[in-house]
Amino acid sequence: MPSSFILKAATLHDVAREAGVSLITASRALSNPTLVSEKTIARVQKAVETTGYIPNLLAGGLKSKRSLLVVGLVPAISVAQFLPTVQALTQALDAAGYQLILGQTGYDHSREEALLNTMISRRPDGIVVTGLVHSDAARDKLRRLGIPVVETWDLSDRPTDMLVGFSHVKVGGAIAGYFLGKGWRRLGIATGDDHRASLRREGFLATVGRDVPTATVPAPSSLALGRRALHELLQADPALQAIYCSSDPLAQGVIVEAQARGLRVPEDIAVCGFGDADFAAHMRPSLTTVHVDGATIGRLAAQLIVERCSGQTVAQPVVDVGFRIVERESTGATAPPDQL
Amino acid sequence: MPSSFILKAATLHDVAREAGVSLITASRALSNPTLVSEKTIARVQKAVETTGYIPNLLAGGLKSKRSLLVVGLVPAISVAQFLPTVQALTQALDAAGYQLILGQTGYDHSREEALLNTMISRRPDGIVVTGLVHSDAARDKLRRLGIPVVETWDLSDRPTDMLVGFSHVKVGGAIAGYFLGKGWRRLGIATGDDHRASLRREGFLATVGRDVPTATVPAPSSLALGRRALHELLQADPALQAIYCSSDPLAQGVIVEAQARGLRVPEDIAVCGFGDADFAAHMRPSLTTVHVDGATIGRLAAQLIVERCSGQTVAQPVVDVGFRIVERESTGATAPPDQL
DNA sequence: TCAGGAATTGATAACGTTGTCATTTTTGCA
DNA sequence: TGCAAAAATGACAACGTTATCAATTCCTGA
Repeated sequence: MPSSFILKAATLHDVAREAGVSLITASRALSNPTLVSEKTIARVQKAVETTGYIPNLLAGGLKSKRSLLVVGLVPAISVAQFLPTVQALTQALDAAGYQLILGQTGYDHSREEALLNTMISRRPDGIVVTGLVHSDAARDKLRRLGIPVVETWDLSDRPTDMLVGFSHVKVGGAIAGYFLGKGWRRLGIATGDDHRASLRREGFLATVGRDVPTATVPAPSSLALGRRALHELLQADPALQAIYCSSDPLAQGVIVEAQARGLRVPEDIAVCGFGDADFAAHMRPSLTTVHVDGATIGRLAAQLIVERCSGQTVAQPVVDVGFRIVERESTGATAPPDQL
Repeated sequence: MPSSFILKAATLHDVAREAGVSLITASRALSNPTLVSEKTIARVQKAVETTGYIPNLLAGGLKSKRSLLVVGLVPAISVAQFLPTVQALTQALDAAGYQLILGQTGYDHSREEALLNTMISRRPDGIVVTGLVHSDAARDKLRRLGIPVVETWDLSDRPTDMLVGFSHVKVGGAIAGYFLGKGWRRLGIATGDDHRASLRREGFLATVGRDVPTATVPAPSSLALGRRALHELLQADPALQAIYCSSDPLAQGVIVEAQARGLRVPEDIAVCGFGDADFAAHMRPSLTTVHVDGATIGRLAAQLIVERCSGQTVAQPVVDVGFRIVERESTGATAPPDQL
């Protein structure tokens, strides 16, 4: 019967009375202690303990217009790719006293504005989006409301506000260049159908200079979809030499399927993924992929929001964190000695 | 120069004036429309559009004592195991008008109470914890405050409040029973050092009736740690017949390492994981593992919170969702024809 | 036609905190 | 010692909404 004994939670009034100071002095002792004498601070802190006071951030946020809340928007929580970003974001925000509210946009953009409205009703101090804000209406609204926004995992000529990302077009181009440099000419693409994967494909094709067989799978991609993708690609060209996959799970699926068909990787067919998932280095063959520092993206995004909220002018509101191709066995790199 | 044009956001006052009704009628038209005539609702809704009104849930929550906020506590966001739960939880809550605030407890319990205090200051309408609330102080505080709590992914004789989970001891016992039924006697365990994994190990040992070689790796476990774990286990017993791993990534690592050493799975050594990660069915060999319906856990947790918040008496506050062993190639199941 | 109740609308006062401005106390220095 | 300035504290109102209670309007049926 837990509900039989619910006490009314202590308020700052109770703390002030207990400490023998005025309400507002108690408030300052907790949130602006430089204005209060040490003696008083100690008394208030003691009163906090005896009363079991826990601040009410709904009330505080309402009056001060600082909710200490940041909204994080991801396509789907189950996409492992963004996990390091979300994790670092949560951690960095927590360290600065902010909490993260999570929202799932899904991969179609229709829900974007409704979701944004829902989130804005919390009066967040900032919004971090994986990807760009797509609808013009949403972008305008965010600007008009003056909410700090960080778009991530992408680049844009005209970001909504701040941005931490990298060029997917360049990623695609770099992979194509890498393949061509190896002398491979019969190329294929296995790609998810989301916006950023499409940009990478465009970059890939621009560098190759022609179209190549492409298997498109619905986002979010997975190992299972990778197996199906290879099936499709080999029907289009049974003698493919190298395949770029838009995610590591997809690449893993392509490799598993290749092996199931008796194809050797990389001798018969080379494979490159994207994301440098934790398993990529430890598969057999280990997976050549594109490393993006997702944790840094999250950390920087948090930093930008916090800086902006503290009234500072943000020196560098657009950050390109870059990327790098990590060459491993799946494209013919010699295996380094196992490190155990 | 986005900040040059920040408009004061419209309030319900503005909406009421625009619609020609009183403040409180506007409020009711939006949050309790059964009390308001259709004509008035239409007028208010139109006024909402022309003013661009977005409700302020800080103010609403403060007065109504319903924040529409639910706190979700996970050991770490990057643990893929809980992703389906968090995803389903977010979705189900969103459908009911609630949002999720995410908190990371880490795998040590020392931060639990501080984190809980931080979260309580948001006055959430409910808290969903993966695992149990460990500290007695925290449990008491939650009960005293009357915040609905759902503990998940575990069972307990004395849950804090509500619970959706299953018995890890039984899981361990079931795996041991499965191994013994196959006639395997030289068994090993590769396990993370978190609480629930320890329970599974205990259940495993209780069924086996004796201690078995165990490689313990720090949580969160990973493919890389699995490779190292097999290394350790083979030093303890070079002729192991079957290994239970406390997570699928760990099992994947064990298999990769086994293959790297020229050991055939399952002929030379059988492997069973836990979690039924998305890749488990599609590896080669496919991975025998324990399936737990994480999405259902999330959905049910949301349902319990929402029910409780709407004043209903929850019929079944403790739910055992069970588990099942999924037998695949890594313990000798015949491969089903590839489904493409 | 009118009483009685239902449906609809409104006025007022909070919810718990912090911004603003005013007041008191203490300190430093002539 | 006295006086200005600084430090510390306080009173009050307000943030934007909803709960509560009160008033008004609209129906229904005798």
